Amino acid sequence: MTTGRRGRVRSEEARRAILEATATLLAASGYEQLSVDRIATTAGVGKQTVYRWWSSKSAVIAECLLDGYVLSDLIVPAKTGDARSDVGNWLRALVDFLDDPKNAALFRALAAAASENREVSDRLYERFSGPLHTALVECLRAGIRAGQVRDDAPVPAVADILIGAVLHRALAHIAIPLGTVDGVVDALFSGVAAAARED
Amino acid sequence: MTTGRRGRVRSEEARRAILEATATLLAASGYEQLSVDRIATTAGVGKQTVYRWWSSKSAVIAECLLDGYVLSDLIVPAKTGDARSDVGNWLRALVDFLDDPKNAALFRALAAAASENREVSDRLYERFSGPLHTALVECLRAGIRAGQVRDDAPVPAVADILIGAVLHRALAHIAIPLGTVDGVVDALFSGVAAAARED
Amino acid sequence: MTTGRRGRVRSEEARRAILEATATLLAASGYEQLSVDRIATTAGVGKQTVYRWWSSKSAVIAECLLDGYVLSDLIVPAKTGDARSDVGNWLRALVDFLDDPKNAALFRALAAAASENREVSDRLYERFSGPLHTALVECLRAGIRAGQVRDDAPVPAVADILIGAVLHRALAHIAIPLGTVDGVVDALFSGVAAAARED
Amino acid sequence: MTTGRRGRVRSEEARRAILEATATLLAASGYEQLSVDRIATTAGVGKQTVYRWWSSKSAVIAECLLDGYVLSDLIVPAKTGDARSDVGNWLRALVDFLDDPKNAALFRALAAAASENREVSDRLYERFSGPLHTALVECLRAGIRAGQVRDDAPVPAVADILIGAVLHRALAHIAIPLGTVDGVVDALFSGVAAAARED
DNA sequence: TGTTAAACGAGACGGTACGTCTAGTCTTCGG
DNA sequence: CCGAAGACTAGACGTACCGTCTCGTTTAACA
Repeated sequence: MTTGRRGRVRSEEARRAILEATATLLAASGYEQLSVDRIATTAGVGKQTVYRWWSSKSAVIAECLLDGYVLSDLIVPAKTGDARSDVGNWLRALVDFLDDPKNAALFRALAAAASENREVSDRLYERFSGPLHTALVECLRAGIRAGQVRDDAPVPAVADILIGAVLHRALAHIAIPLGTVDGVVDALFSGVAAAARED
Repeated sequence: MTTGRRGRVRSEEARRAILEATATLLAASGYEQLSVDRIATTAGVGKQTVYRWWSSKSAVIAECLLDGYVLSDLIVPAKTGDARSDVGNWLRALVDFLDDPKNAALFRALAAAASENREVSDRLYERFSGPLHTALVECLRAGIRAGQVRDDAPVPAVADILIGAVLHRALAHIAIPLGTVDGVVDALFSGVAAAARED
Repeated sequence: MTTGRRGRVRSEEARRAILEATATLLAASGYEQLSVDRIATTAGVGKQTVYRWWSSKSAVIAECLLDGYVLSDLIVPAKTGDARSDVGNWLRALVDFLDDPKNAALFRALAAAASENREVSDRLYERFSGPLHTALVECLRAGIRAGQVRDDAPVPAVADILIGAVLHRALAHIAIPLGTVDGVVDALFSGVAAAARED
Repeated sequence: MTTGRRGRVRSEEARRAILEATATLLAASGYEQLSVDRIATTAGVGKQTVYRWWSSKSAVIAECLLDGYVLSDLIVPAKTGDARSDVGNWLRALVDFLDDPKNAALFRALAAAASENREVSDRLYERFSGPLHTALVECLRAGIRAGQVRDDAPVPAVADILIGAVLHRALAHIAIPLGTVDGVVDALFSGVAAAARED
C-alpha cells in the first residue's frame, strides 16, 4: 500500500512544541509580546517550520484553541435539575475563573487575536462561546421540561445574554461583583416587568 | 501676568491632525496596521510630536475616544415613557450600527486596543459602555416610575446584560439576527421562569 | 556472482544533470546567485543527491571544471614554429574570448568560487592556468630550440606573466585593448632594457 | 544661512564603526562569512543604518577600499634611480606581503567581492592596481630618462604585466617563489628573444 | 527689541520582529 | 540501497516600526 506522498513526513513533535510554546507565551505575556521568533526559539524549532504550517501567529493561536492548548478546561453548567441554580452556579464559576488576573489576561489576549483575525474569532467561538451556548441552552430546556422555565422562553437569546454579560466585563478590565451575577440570574428568570396584570 | 511657561505653545492644529489621522487610519485598516510612523506621516507631523504628548499609539486612541474622534455619535435609548419599546428600539439601532462592516471593524479595532491597554479600556468604557449603562439605567428607572418595570429589578445588571449581549456578537464576527434582539428584550422583561406561582 | 555492492547503482544521468545545471546556472547568473536548491531543481534531482556526492556547491563547481563542463574549449597556443607569433596569436585569442561579457562573467564567477574554496582554486589551476602554463612553456622551449628565444630565458616566469596579465584585466572588469597584447609580447621578447652594452 | 537639509545629521561615528567592522571581519573571515547582521552587531549599530547608506555588503567593502580601511598601506616602488632594482625590490616586497596568509586571504576576499560587484572592482582598481600602475609607469619612465630602459618600451603593458603576475599567484593560492620574481624582472628587462643579430 | 526656551517638521539612531530564502541534514516512499 | 521529495534546524536577508535623539526653524513670553 502507498500513501501517494513522498518525502519526510510532518513532525508531530514540532507541531506540539509550537502549540505548547504559543499557549505558554500567550498566557505569560499577552498577544502583543508574542512573536514568531520567540515561539520558534521556545519550541526549539526553525522559524520556517512555523511559517510552513501556519500563515501567522494568529493562525497558530487559532489552532491552539482548536486543539485545547488554551481554554482546555471549559467551564460548563452542571445539570442538577434546578435550572436557576445551575445557571447561577455556572456563572459564579466563570466569574471566579476570570477573577484570576492570569485568566483574564489570557482571555483578553485571545480577544485581541480574535478582533484581528477571523479564524481565531471562529475558533474562539467554536471552542468557548459555542459549547457554552449549547450547554446553557440544554440547561434551560431541561428547566422547561422540569416546569421551572416557561416553555416559550427565547432560550438562545438568554444563553447569548449570559455569555455576553461575562465577556463584556472581562474585556473592559472590570472585576465582576458577585452581586451582579445574582442580578443577572434574577432578571433573566423573573423578568423585570412589573407584575401589573394583577392590578 | 505670566504663565510661568516660555517657548512656543503647543500646536492645537497638530493635536487635531494627529487625532484625526489616528481615527481615520484605525477605521480604515484596524489596530494592527496602525503605526506611529503612519499617524505622523498622515497628520503631516514629526514623530516626536506624537511622542511628546502621548506615550504610545494606544494612548492616542484613548484620547480619540475621549474627544469623540471615534464613536462620536453615541447611540442612546430614546425616552418615550415606554421602557420596553425604548430599550427594544435602542437595541435595534445598535445592532443596525454594528451591521455595517465598517463599524464592526472599528469596534473590533477598539476592542483589540482595549485588550492590550488599560487606559484605552477605561476610555472605551467611559465613552461607550458607561454612558450606555447610565442611559439604560435611567430608562429602566423611568419604567419603574411608570409602573412598567418591577421596582426591585436589578437595574444595573440588566443594563450590563443588554450591552454585553451586543458586544459579544460584535467581537465574535457574528451578525446579530433581529429576532435575537426581541428575544433579549422579551427575556429581560418577562423573565424566563414559568409562572408557577399561580399553580 | 555479486559485485559486493548492493542496491541501486549511482545514476550517471543524475551526475551529468547536476554538473550541467551547475555550469549553466553559473554562466547565467554568477556564483552568488547559485544555490544548491536551484542546482537540484534545475537538474530534476533531489537536494540530497547533490550532497551525497559533493560536500558543497564549490565542490560541484570544482568537478565541473575537472570534467570540462565549464572552460571546456581551452585556448592553447598553436605551434607553428614561430614562438613570438604563436604567443601573440594565443594571447589575442584569449583576449577575444574574454571580450565576450558572458565569458568574462563566467570567469569572474569562477574566480569568486576559487577565492573562497581551495579545491576550486586547485581545479581551476589544473584546468586553466596549468595547461596554459605547460603549453606556453613548450611553446617557448620550441622557440629556444629554433633559436628564436635565448636559451637562458626564465621560461616558467614568462608563462606566468602572460597568464597573469590577462587574468588581472578580466577580474578588474577592464576591457583589454589589443595594443596591450602587442606591448606585452614586445616587452617579453625584446626586453625593456636599453641596448647599452654597445656603448 | 541654511543648509537646506533638515533632520538629524548622519553620524560619522556610525559610519566609521561600520567601515572598521567590515574591514576587520573581512580580513578575519573572508567575504562569504561576512554578513550585514555581523557588521551591524560588531559596529554596535542597527542593521538599518547599514542599509540606509549602502545598498549591500559589497558596497560597504567598496567604500572601505575608497577610504583606506583596507589596503591602506600601499606598497609602491621606491625610486632610487635604478629602475631595474627598484622594480625588483618592489615586486619582492609585494610578494612578501602576500606571503602572509592573512594578507593573501584578505586579497582573495576582495577579489571575490570584486568579481561580484562592479563598484568594488572599480574601487579596488582605483585603490590598488591603479596607483601601482601609475607608480610603476613613473618608475620605468625614470629608467628611460636614466638610459636604463629603452625609450620605445611599452611601459603601460609592462606595468600591467608586473601587477598581473603577482595577482594571478595570489588568487590561485600559489605561494610565489622568489626565483619567479627575479625571472619576471629578468624577462622584462632583458627580453627573451635570442640575441640573433650578432650571429 | 532682542534673548531665551519650548514645540515644531524632519529624519537618523540602536533595536526587535517580520516573512522569505538558503545551507546542509534527516526521514519517508518507491524503484 | 539509491534517488526524489520534502520537512527539519539554523541563520542571513532586506523591510517596517519602535521609541529616542538630534538638527535647524518657528513662535511665544520674558527682559
